[in-house]
Amino acid sequence: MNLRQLRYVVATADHGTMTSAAQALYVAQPALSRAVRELERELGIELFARSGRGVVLTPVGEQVVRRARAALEAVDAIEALSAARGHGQGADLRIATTAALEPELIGRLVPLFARAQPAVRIRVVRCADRVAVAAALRAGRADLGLAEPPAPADLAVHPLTPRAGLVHPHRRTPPAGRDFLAFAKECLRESVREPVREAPGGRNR
Amino acid sequence: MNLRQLRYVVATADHGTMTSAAQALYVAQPALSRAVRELERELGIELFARSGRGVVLTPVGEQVVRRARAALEAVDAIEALSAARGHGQGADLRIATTAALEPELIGRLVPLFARAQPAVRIRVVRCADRVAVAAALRAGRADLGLAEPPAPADLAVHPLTPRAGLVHPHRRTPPAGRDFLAFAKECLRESVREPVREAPGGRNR
DNA sequence: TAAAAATACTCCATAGGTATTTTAT
DNA sequence: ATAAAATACCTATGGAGTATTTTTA
Repeated sequence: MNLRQLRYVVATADHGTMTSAAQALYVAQPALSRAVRELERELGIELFARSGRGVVLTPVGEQVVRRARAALEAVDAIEALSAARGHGQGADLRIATTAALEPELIGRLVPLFARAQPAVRIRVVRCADRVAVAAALRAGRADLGLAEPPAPADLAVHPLTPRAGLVHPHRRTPPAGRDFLAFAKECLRESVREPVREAPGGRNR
Repeated sequence: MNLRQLRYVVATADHGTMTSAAQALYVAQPALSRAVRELERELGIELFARSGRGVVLTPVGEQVVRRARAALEAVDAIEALSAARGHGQGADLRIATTAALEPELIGRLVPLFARAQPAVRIRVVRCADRVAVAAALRAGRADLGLAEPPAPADLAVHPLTPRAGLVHPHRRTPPAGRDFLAFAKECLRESVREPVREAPGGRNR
């Protein structure tokens, strides 16, 4: 069992469909499908009932999801501790973004963040597409990326909207990047709130 | 961040020493050391103060450990759900063990378990050493193994004593195996209870 | 100087992606 | 017929191990 599997299971339960959960998490559908099945095999428990038009949580599955949420909440709290540190000291933050997503970035998140954290100097690195964003991150030409799914496996992903998420190299993110990330999530949380359940079949939970 | 890192951090906090934590978890010391450092880098937080004779939790580290315990508790609850299922139906369980550890196995765990779960038929597969145990598990000649550390990375490990732990292939464990595992842990928990803190420098938490 | 942590290096399992097939509505 | 899930296959990366070096009490 690992956190990734728990996240996938929770997302699947929330979306009612593995495909839409995968989109929201910026991973390919087979990756999510496999991860969920592996957890089921590992636990020897059927978490979802498959039905060709989506999945439904089994009773045991609900129990598991409840506890998974608790675990993920604790983990998020740890990440919040990390974000809390690093405020205040002036820092540079280079954000790579695709051409399609740049308006959204420039128009909304950056100005808002700039007002909230004036000490952080932001530079936007414009890229052609999500592949170029990933390349910029790997090459160290950017600290954070805004790109559409799916994200390559070597980057950590923080979904923002159904078609845009913040990505960064797994271990290397500057403090300012964490702050921006937390800020962006908060912004989206306020404006979207319950974006979940957009799946066709409204039968789960 | 992943569950393994959280387990390592908690164990290190409990033991006061990475070396002894690694022994208890049946992993090599460098593996644990690296995992902890990577988490620290990922979070941008110093969890432990190194001192050449052990490590001490920093104040932030204590916060992290508190939340890590919460996350791991939820995860254990999920595994408990898994163990709960599968009682009752008759099953076979093949346990591979090293020559050195067989007396302990035969003499204590198996008879106790047999009384608790009469429906499970246990067969002991005797092996020369921990490598042979691992081979038996990989080849499917056994469901569960009892061996001394360290365990190869492709096997899941459940430490029992400082020099013996139950191992099994990561995803494939029959229900009876889970039950035996939970039972063995419970046995040891009763007899050892707070085996932690055996590390030299008694300064942590 | 002795014990613990960190580094170097190699290997394999795991997780991801793309492409494709199966299933159920 | 169509949408979702599962399977096949390949690749890359993360994490483990052994061996060794560095550090500090």
